[in-house]
Amino acid sequence: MARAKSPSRHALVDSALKLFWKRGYHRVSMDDLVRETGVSRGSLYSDFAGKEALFHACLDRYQETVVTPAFGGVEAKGAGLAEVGQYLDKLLARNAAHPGPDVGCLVLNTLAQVTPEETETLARLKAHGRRLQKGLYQALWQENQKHQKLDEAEIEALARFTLISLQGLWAQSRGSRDIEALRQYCETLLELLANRLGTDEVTT
Amino acid sequence: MARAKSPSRHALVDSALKLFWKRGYHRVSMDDLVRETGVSRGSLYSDFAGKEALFHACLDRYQETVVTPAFGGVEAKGAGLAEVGQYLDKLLARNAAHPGPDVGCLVLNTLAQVTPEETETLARLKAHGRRLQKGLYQALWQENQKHQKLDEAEIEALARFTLISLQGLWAQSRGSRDIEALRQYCETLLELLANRLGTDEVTT
DNA sequence: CTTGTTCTGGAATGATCATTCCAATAGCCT
DNA sequence: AGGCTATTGGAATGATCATTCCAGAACAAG
Repeated sequence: MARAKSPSRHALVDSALKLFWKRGYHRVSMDDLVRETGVSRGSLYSDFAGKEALFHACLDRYQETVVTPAFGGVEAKGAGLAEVGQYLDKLLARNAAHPGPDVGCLVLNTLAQVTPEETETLARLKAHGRRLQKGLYQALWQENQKHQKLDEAEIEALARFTLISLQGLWAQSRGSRDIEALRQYCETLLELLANRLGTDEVTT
Repeated sequence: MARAKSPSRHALVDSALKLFWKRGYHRVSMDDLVRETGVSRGSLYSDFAGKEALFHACLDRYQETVVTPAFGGVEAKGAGLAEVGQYLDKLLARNAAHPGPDVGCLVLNTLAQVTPEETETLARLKAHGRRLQKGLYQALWQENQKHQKLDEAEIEALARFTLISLQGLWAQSRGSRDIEALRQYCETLLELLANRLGTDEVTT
């Protein structure tokens, strides 16, 4: 054994994640990472194969520390439209929490700057999409049990619509300070979903 | 007068636009631009203050050559939901036209990598958002005349929802080859809008 | 304290980048 | 043809970047 690692591996990745999230992969230099994480260059390169590998670790950690806390409720057994509403509330709360433009969603930001060659990165982005799609499908399916207005194909389409539409929310939250517009969007989305499923009112 | 400019200024900007669109601002070098546009470095710097100025010219040209042809119908006087449907069809057609993942929307891609300091760039992105919002509002307002189910505030909210939701379509079209999913999304969106406005069927 | 291991800080490397500069060149007008 | 101007190709500059390397500091165990 040797000296205790100053920041734990998780703390290291968390710091890097914060940087990548705010500025994007290409605008974060290794010097920035050394400064921000408090870990020396040598250690960074002994812990990770390079900048890209570290970024992949950040993408993975993003799933654990950001997506799961916000979206886990929707994925839970028995979740319905109410849980989707809670998810939206969490997004709005996070947006209102800090001043200045929001950082949006790390996955979506990355999607806009990735090239088809970066297969490792792309695989993670696609997995994220599948995760959200699946969670939304289950929640909508559950909600549909109440009135049975839609068949499974229609639920699938509605889940896909919701997923794509939500990505717009992430994009919009970046660079816009207009919380009220975002809230309006969330309300409209929920109403539309409820309308489709026959649920008259969504209680969060 | 001197030698005719090899490619006209428009052709120059169009070439640069194509590059920026596909790869993003930070992944296009001046060497790439020299190679692709066929204009020498010296001329590039005498025509534009620098890389960023050239990019701004591309953003402006994008409005003329991409947004207007696709979205102009929605902005036209008397346009309603049918024109919104035509706009969506154009997007889908463009997506299906070329193989490989789509390039998405230049404005949205840029939004994901811009920093708050780049005010000139941000101003153009915001203007784009306002343009779409306004066009959508007018079309929805017009459509609403038929049944008068919504008041102006509700139309405003619905236009905003549509705008944000559409941004998700752009994001999704990048990196996904699943045309069918995109078409499903467009259909669902149109149905939802029609439902809200009381129009039973949208004829494109 | 000594030894062995891990971590550090910074220098060195080689690549790429935006931008500037300029001598050579290519077309235009008289 | 000769002169004028716009354009060219490429070299030079200075900055930044990812990555490698290493001599020594910090620490744990004996």
